[in-house]
Amino acid sequence: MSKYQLFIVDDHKIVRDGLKAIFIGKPNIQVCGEAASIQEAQDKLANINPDLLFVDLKLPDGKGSDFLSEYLENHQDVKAALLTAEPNKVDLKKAEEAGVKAFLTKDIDQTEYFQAIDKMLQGKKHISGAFADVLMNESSELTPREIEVLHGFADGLTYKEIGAKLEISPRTVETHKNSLLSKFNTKSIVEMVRLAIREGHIEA
Amino acid sequence: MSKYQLFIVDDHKIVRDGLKAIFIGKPNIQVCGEAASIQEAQDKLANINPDLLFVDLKLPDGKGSDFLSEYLENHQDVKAALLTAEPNKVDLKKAEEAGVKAFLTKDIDQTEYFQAIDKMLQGKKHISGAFADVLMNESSELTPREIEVLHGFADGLTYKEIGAKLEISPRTVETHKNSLLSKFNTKSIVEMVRLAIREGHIEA
DNA sequence: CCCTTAATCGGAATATTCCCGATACCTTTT
DNA sequence: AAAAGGTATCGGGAATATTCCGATTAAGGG
Repeated sequence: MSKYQLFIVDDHKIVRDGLKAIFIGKPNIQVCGEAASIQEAQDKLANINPDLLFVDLKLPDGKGSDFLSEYLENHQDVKAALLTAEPNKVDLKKAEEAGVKAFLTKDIDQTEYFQAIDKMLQGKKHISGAFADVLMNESSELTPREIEVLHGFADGLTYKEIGAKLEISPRTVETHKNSLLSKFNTKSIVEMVRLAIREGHIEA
Repeated sequence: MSKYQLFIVDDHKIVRDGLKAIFIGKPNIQVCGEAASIQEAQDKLANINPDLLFVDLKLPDGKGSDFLSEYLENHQDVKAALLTAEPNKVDLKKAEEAGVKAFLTKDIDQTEYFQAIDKMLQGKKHISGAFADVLMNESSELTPREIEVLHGFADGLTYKEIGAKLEISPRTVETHKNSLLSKFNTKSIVEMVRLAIREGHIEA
């Protein structure tokens, strides 16, 4: 019986080593490669075709979710799991739409990894407890325009500057801002931006 | 010859397992315990006296640097290393003042761990490349008052509200804000807060 | 067809920021 | 002891930015 091939992408060597150690005794799983960055993953995956992919969300040259969105387009049969310490709505949603099968925190123990892999191989999903809430909560989606305005504020632009950039009047910028404030349930722009960072809508 | 006792504090089980795996073959190091949180570390360290401490900066119930500041007060002979993926000036400086001996990224390999431990045991410091810059760069320290004002802005307060809270005039708040803007080299409060988050002066 | 949502805008009242500055206290240096 | 440097405090007035009123238009789904 051939083993399922697992490829690991994580920038922390300890994590990669820890994962390899976990699977070393497993009869049906074999780690076929690893990468510390998206770039390295892309290079190596040009010549390797794993059955399973474990990818960290936060990587030095980008987000694991973006990498997976792209990779899974051409490898829809690959079962992918996203590993992350701190989930955020935006990235998890994107990953879910891209077809990621599992969402795992890094503080789970061996048995949950095995369970997750079993479920993934059956085509099922596995979501670590803490992330279920995040993925279920559909609320407070932002419109495209609101996202643009949010980014403008986060970059320290004024109403006028945002208006000029988007070719709308400052007054319209304000309307979008008011929508944003109520969606985020905040009183000021600074609070809103901070919350948006915390929730992963924008980077710090 | 008795082995040096190493205690590990990290909320990610994989990391703990990875570290244990690394040291399992080492003749002079023995992992004597582990904890996933500050609370757990404090409980266990009441009965264990390690020679070496590896502590993650980001823990579920607080910062590793704060924990170490406290712990090292009563255990000055313990050699402590701070592990972290993303360094920030404030926490690293606090840790350094508290007597932390080593600052390690999580993407180093075994040899650097061994080197670091050797140096720590000799009373020397070890700083992973990426953090040297952060620790050396003495620039842009904030005064206590500026930090208070910064927090006020981050919480979305107005000049008036910050003034009321600190019992100073809004005008004085503005002066501190101007100092902050020039120290951060930013033009707006939002930008400043975002940068302050990125640099670890405040939490998102 | 109606309803919801997204996107758009004017004018007046508030709040902020940007100019000038200025005083007092503390520590360190000369 | 005087000078120098850093910190913290406060004012007024002018220029900008913001917030608060309320409304209209276009598109898509039920």
